[in-house]
Amino acid sequence: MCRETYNEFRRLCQQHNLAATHQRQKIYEALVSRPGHYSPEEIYEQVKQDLPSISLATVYKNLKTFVHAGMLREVSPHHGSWRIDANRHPHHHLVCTHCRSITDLDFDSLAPVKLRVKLPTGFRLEKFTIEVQGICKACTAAETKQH
Amino acid sequence: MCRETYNEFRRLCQQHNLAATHQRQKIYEALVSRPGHYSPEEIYEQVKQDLPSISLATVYKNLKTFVHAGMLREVSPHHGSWRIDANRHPHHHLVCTHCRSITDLDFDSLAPVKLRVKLPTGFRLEKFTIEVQGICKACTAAETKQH
DNA sequence: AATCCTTTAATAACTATTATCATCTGATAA
DNA sequence: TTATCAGATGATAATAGTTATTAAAGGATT
Ligand SMILES: [Mn+2]
Ligand SMILES: [Mn+2]
Ligand SMILES: [Zn+2]
Ligand SMILES: [Zn+2]
Repeated sequence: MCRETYNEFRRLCQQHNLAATHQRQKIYEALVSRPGHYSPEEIYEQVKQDLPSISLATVYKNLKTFVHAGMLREVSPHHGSWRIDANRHPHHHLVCTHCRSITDLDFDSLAPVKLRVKLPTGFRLEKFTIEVQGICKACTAAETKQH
Repeated sequence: MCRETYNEFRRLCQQHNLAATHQRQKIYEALVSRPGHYSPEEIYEQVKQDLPSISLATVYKNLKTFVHAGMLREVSPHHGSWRIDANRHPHHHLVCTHCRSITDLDFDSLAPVKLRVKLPTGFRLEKFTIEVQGICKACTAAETKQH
């Protein structure tokens, strides 16, 4: 891990009150040192090369910790369960990042996506999908009730 | 199931060479008759009220069949595995609907999303996420090679 | 009604993720 | 430095979600 990345890692851990453990350092490095959108299993395989005795559960736990702290992002807010949509009309979705509820948003509620550049050669465009992410009414209400 | 929905169902089955079974009819109805983005488990619970002996595997198989035929859509192209993104800069994603690979797309490659209406009251907007869906270079190549 | 191919139900198997808990370690202060 | 301890780890059991298998049943076609 380069010095700069290492310092960044220490800083982030301090900022979020996380012990800067060996394991966390390697997990962080595995993600930051190369571009990509890796699965926990892939991170595990990578880290194991340096820390052969690391546990997969440790990888999961720390990825969750990092995401929760905002150090990393998850690509999709609704992996984990398969959801089917019978609405055949083109439309968008409101997605609650808290309870993961999904609500339709009329197609015309958003201006059409405009591409400013050519896509990478070979990529055959099918469609644009927009997700409007935020906290839904129910979750906002539940949140304020607690305080 | 209303007559109209029923006819639509028969038509779609014929069009895709699918036997119009009892089970398929109820599964289709469970999705089409009420708005929502249901999980296989939820569909299963709903259909079981009419067909108590239906198997969960049948629900899964037919949802897959329907999606494959284009009669229904899946909400997210990358359910099933949790993917982490260490790219802290705002950016978009190219997603291959075939192999599910994910590639970064520079934020400025797309014009900013423009909201034309007010969002439902109570929804606290966090951000817009755009996914550019299509077939990636590798998959296109593999596809053409077969013919 | 007879035939054939598809579909189904039941259930085992598998994959991804989370919980549990005894042990260990990084951070802090003496 | 060393002692202390909350928090982190590794091992593994448990759970959730999904897919494979297979014998029996049911649509479609004749
Ligand atoms: Mn929808
Ligand atoms: Mn990305
Ligand atoms: Zn919510
Ligand atoms: Zn692809």
